[in-house]
Amino acid sequence: MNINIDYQSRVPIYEQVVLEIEKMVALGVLNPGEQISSIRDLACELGINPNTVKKAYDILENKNIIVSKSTKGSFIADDVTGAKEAKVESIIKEIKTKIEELENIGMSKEEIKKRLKI
Amino acid sequence: MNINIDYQSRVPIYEQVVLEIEKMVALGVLNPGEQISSIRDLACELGINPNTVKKAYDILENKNIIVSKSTKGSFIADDVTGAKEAKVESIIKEIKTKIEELENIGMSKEEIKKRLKI
DNA sequence: TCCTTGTACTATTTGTTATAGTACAATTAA
DNA sequence: TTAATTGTACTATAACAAATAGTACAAGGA
Repeated sequence: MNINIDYQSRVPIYEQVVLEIEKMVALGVLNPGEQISSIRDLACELGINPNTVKKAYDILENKNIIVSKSTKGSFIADDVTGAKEAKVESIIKEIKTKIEELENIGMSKEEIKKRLKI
Repeated sequence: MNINIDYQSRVPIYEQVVLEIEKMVALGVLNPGEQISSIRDLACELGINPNTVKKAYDILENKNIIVSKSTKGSFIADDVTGAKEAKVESIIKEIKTKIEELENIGMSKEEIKKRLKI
């Protein structure tokens, strides 16, 4: 399932799994209803413990991004538009916070745009 | 020394101290040559262990942001322009990364600017 | 029947963060 | 001189989250 994990990162593995799957949903790599790797398979693929994947899947299920069906497998939820917009919203908010930081240090909006090349 | 620590944050206390002092230097609240709180004083003020403050100060000294003089105290370095620019650079880089994420999801630069109101 | 699925536990290990405590040498102030 | 303060340098321990290890169960599918 092409998930990239940075084992040196301070971000916990289970959270990286969440973020990667969220990204694939936002990108349209994973689509509503689609079955994703089983907990055991993904754990094997990433070389990590099944419990760690389970933790990530639990979080994704709580966010209504995936649905887990006992004895069947795990699937992307039927409606992920809410999750997509929430992701965009959270990134926008993070950027705004950082722009404010730059302004506090004394950079103008024009300077910032110039440095960002946008 | 008006440092704000979030004890619930996942960011370690010692790192929050580093970030706060870096910010005050960038903002011009703390200026070159100026003496800052002693390790013991700041620890007391924040209600944390002196070893934790010492760790933060060690990192700041490594970054050439402060200078510690045995038996005298700790001071803002004489030249912090490099540190200031490094901070701006790192924030710019973080923003760029997040903008790329939004573009990957399918947002245009115009849409992004609109959402950011810049 | 056998394999796979998600689920649900407990116990243990590991690594980082933070605290506790002590000690030393050098400077400063009383 | 004396007492207090400074950064420095240790060791030991506590606390916590992350991750692993291992086991077991019930249900669906081939």
